[in-house]
Amino acid sequence: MKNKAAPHITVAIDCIVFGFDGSDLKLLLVKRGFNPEMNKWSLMGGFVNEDESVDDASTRILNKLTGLHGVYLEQLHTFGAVKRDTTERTISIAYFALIDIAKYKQQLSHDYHAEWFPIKNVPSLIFDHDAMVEEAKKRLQYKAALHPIVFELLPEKFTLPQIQSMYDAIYEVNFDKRNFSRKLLSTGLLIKLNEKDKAGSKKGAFYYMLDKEKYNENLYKIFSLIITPDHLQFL
Amino acid sequence: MKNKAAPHITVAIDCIVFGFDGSDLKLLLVKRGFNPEMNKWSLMGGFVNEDESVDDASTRILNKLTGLHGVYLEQLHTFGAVKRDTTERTISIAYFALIDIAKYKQQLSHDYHAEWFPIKNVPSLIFDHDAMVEEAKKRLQYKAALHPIVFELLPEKFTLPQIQSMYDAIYEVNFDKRNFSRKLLSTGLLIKLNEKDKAGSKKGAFYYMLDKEKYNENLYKIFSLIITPDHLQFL
DNA sequence: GCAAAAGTGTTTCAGTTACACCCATGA
DNA sequence: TCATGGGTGTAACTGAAACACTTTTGC
Repeated sequence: MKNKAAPHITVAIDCIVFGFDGSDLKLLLVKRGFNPEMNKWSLMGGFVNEDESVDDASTRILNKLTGLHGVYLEQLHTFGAVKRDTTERTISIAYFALIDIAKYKQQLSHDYHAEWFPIKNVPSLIFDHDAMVEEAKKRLQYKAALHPIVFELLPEKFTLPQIQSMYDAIYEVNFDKRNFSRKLLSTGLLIKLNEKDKAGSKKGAFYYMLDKEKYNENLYKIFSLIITPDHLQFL
Repeated sequence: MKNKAAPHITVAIDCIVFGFDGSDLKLLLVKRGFNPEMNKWSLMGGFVNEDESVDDASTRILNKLTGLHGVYLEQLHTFGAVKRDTTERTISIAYFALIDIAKYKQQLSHDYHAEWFPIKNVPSLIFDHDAMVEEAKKRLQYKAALHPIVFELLPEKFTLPQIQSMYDAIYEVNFDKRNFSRKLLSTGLLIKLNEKDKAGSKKGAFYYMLDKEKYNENLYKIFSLIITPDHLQFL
């Protein structure tokens, strides 16, 4: 029962940072600069201080890596196997973040040897970080099926082909572009701009932007946009 | 960065235990037997030991309260505000459990002054336990919409009216019984028995049981049984 | 003029909802 | 015999899926 002996344990944060660059979904990793497991790839992590909440700790640690403020960050799961960290008993609270890679690029933090890896081609990571990434991918699928959080991954202006390739990457499928665009536009969340992105094709694709007001109205609502049961298997 | 100073923090577990008794959804609470907040209602909690995983700790703590083994238990969220515990900086990993009240009754643990409260009528709890319960209710709605975990709440034999009142309680609505039973039976997960429960009515309601094989086959599958978007709002 | 990607409509089908009456029984 | 809860069927509608051709333009 409580207030008997209360063991004290090291509590860490690890951040799974997803990014989208307009065509690929990527994961941000850092090269570990100290032992053990020096020079292996890992998630960005740090310890929870005694005078900060765990949410504050995750924000602080993510900011240290990316320099960004206001990033979408959500607690994922707490990993607490006894020997998950080989040096000392540590439990880790994993958070996942969604960011627009372009926004971040200017301030890429060389201090941490941070690098983006395509989600389909992530190296193996230290400790139980692989499991954290797997869990985060599932959560992203889960969450994005019901909530419009994916806009966190996009720049202010984006094209329909871009947003579709993002969904395709998240769910590892290819949606039918006719059904996809109809369904997406029917949410009324998008505003079509009079401007085209000519980078991806000769014809060019119209830019859209999020209708922020409607977005905020609908944030609490279900966004049953995409998913057929198959894509949610194993969640 | 890691392996600088690593503060050590007290790590607790709190269990949100949902139970169903055939007509009502309930929450199991204990009366706190020590200060501070002595005699107030709280979730069942305890500390994580240095030599056990957090999952093991949650199982141990739940077992201490209920005497039960093999209870459905799932990690919910880690609560880590600095002053959430008034005595000492403590982070708490909340777990939620689903149990069949009848199964548990025999071994009700008087040691902890444990008591079932109807979910609609839960007293206010210590620390941030109210928030934990709210979070758990949402998670249960979320999860039960897509996974057949609710059978964890039911005895081996149950009637359609019973299972429906469970869903009604979870989602705080009243489903149409014709649509409900059709949809439920169409999953093929239920076996109708040649036996009636005469407790609830004069006519009596047929017992059903879970087809365990199909259940296990389908555990990984989506169980898109019930939910219309409205019920998932705010998740 | 052709290659490459963008954009658009219709039909079919399945699943969901709404809805009302009869049945069995104990008191 | 009547009050109570259990059990069942149909019609209308809505949303999802499948599917192929035309448009634009840089080369």
